[in-house]
Amino acid sequence: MRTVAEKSADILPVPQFVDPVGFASLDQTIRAIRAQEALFFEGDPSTNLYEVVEGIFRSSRIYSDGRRQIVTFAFPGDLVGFAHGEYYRFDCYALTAGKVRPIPRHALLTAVKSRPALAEKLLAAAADQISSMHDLSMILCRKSALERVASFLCAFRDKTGAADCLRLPMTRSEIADYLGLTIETVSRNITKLRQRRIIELLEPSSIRILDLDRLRRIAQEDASIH
Amino acid sequence: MRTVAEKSADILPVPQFVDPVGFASLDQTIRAIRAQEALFFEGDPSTNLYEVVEGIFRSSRIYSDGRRQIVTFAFPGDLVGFAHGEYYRFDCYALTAGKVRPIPRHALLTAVKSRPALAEKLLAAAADQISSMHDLSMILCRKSALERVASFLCAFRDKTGAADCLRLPMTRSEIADYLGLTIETVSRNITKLRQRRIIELLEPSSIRILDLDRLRRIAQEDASIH
DNA sequence: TTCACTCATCGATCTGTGTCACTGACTACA
DNA sequence: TGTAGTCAGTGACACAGATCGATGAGTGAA
Repeated sequence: MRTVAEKSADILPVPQFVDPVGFASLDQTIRAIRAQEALFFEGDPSTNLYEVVEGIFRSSRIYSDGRRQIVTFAFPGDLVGFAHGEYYRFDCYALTAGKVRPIPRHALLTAVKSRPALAEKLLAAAADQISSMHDLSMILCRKSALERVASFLCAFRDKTGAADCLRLPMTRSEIADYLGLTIETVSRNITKLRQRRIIELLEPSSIRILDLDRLRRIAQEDASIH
Repeated sequence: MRTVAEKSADILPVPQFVDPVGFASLDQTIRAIRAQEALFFEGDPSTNLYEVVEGIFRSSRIYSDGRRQIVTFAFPGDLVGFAHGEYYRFDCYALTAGKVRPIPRHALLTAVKSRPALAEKLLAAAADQISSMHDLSMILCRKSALERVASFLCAFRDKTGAADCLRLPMTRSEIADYLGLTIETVSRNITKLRQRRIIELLEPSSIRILDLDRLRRIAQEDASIH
């Protein structure tokens, strides 16, 4: 019998690789990463940044008392390790098997000097990251649990360019640590959306959006103008 | 008789102007801004970004139902309007009278091409912004009200390079909208810190830190390695 | 002076979300 | 098979912080 993951693969889109920053010309090395493998840890010297080529990654940080926050989910085309100074300030793990293109920091600075177009693209990538951090802090600052879950689903849909059937590679616990909630609250609010027939669960990690308009309305998308 | 603000000026440091990104060479125009004046609004075409030369600014966003979030407080040397695309996605107001250096977006892109060192500095500024957004979302994601208030005070102290006597140019309501709390909760937790003799209030907007170590411990600074 | 207004603070009460405990589905492995 | 472990879902209850209401200080205008 086939696994759940194989079944889902039939109906769920695979995030496509793009190269918005144009690193392909900079370095052809590509590194494969297994699911759950760490790309780097908080405190490691930040020798590389990475362009995600395939798969989904998460950046997180853990308090001494065990509280965890997940700061970003990174998709193909995104950069991880970008914001850091001399040392990484976050851990980075692959949620799924994937591929990354490591970009040595020193090579990047050299390349920027000789190729101004690259700088422009990098700045755009940085602006994107700032923008999505703004959205996250908006969620964390003022939204209710139901609004957070709805926002998360909408954003995930938009990011992956998926149709209305989402395969979530992250656990409830990872969603909770991203949205500033507990697993129980995430679970209860997914149930609430299900009961209102806004979404449907094929299995816990496969969600079909039945009513995108209502989902967006709950997510308070009207607050932003984009 | 002198006003409260004048009295505070004797003992409280004025944030110093710095020019980390090196825009002074790009454009010598400086624009003065009155307290409470808006620099730009959400939805305006983002023709300029601004380097703060003097004063303190805030970027905020308002939901249709009236909920507000303040995303950043900007100090001298910081850039505002940087993260935005073609249109500003946030309002920006001066909390105090101040000065800014407007940088036309098109001029910036041209300058980046001819002066790679500028790109490098810009990228560093962007990385800084991402970093401080990470810190904010850490606060909003996992910290208690008391921890948030303590974090805010520590960060304000570090940002302004102040000694242990802070003049807060923002109202309780603005602090609340930054920390994801209500005014009442901010007020109650300031009282709590006062009762524990960790801070002292000269007046509502002038706070003296009596025990920085305990304040930092409450703020959970140990969670980060920087 | 009086009045109107804003801001900070505090008490009483309410409520949304966290905490704790339990159950069932699924997977891996002996 | 059986057993152990992880993950999702759900109910009962607790509690941190929101909400509502009131007070006092400061400020500006008439």
